[in-house]
Amino acid sequence: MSTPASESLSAQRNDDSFPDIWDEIVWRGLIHVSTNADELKALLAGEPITYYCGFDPTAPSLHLGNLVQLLLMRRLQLAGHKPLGLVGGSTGLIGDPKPTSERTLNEASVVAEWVGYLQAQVAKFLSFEGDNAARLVNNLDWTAPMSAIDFLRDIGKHYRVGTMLKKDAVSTRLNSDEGISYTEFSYQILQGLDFRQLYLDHGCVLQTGGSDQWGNLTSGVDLVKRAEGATVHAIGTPLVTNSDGRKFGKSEGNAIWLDPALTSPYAMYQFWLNTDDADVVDRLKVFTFLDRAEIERIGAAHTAEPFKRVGQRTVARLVTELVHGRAATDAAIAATDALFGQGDLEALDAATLESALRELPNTTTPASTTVAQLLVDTGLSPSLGAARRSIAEGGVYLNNVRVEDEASMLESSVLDGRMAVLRRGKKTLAGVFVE
RNA sequence: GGCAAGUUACCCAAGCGGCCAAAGGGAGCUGACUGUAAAUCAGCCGUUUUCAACUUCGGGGGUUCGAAUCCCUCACUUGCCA
Repeated sequence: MSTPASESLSAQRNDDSFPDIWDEIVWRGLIHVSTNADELKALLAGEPITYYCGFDPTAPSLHLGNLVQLLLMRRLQLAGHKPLGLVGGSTGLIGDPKPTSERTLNEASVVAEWVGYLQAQVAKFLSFEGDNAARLVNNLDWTAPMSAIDFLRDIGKHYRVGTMLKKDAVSTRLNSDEGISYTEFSYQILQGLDFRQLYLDHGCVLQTGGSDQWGNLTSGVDLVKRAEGATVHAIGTPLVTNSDGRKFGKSEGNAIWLDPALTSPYAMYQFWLNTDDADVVDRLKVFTFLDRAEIERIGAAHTAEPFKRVGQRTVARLVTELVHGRAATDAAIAATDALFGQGDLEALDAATLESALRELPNTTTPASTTVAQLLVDTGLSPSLGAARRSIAEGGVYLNNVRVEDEASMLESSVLDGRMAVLRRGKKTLAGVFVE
């Protein structure tokens, strides 16, 4: 059910009003840290180079945070450079040190399965045609055959423990009462090893990644310098944050996934539609291919009439389209219009209503089901107790009518004899079909 | 290997034999206001058949009328010493 994003690939282009790609990605706010900026600017303005970015299979899908990296890769490709999309079949078996806690190791077979899913997702955002066609690589290919002795002699000898201990990811954990295992401590070496391998095999001279990976990025830069005597580069993108301090890319505590089976196109569209006013322009810069003039125009329009949410609508449509394609986005927008439109639900024709409800989490039950049970069945509430609580708080609506009695049945309000719109709070919706 | 401290609900963190389903903070949810914003104020925030019952305080075992609180043991973490 995944829709290829490639339909929009050919329409993407960089903004030629910038003197070079470096200036554009700086303007878009994509550079938080980097190796020597002047050298990088010159490098990117010159002959095509090969660069890479890695994604570890720690989940069955990439999420919005990863999309930042994917789009940076695409922008560099549009500037003529050759991308290597690395999915970490081996690094995913180890796991990079999270600041809070040691990771639980996933089964090798599970990780292998996830590698396949992530490769397919990465491939959707890059072009595999032309002189600078993208390539997918998997670090398991070169780490699996390596013996522990080779690893220690050929790679380990280049690493100083003092340096490794100073990396933020490691020191944070060492200073916490959680500590760190040798396994996760070694992660930076594995990632460094990747950069060296890609340098040797493909002449790769640049790695991009999130700034929280900076220690791992420099690990590779340092290794190539020590082992091969060559200077290579790294770019760390800023962590995308919300102006209100909440974590970006989470909706009700859940990550926004790129896989439509995990996060529906409707949910993705809604997530972007709810972008904070203060964040809209930044999001347009990072997540769309609109040029500077267009983004400035939208920003001005948005400032003049923020209640129209032009910025939110634009970013929501473009990003959902980028990830899920045109058809799925149109359906998400149609559902949004139907469900949040000013008109009465009764005024909607049955077909429109039904397709809108299909976009939502939905369930099919007998008419005698209680509203509390419906909240649980549709996933709007985690438990019956929580569902009753929500009703008692006056936060549950059936077809836009507040449910007053927690013993209410579905049959008290049904549209067109067979469906209903269930809502918790202002904007959490689900569809109900009478069987 | 030895010694010491620690492991509490999504996260941080109190509790140190009954008044503990467990303080406080954060996150999250709902209401009012609104633009399906932000800020603010208020309420909620283990499960359930909710005037009550049930399952929780690293795992297992024990003492006791009664344990998150005491004892034993296992696992893990941190620090110091070897």
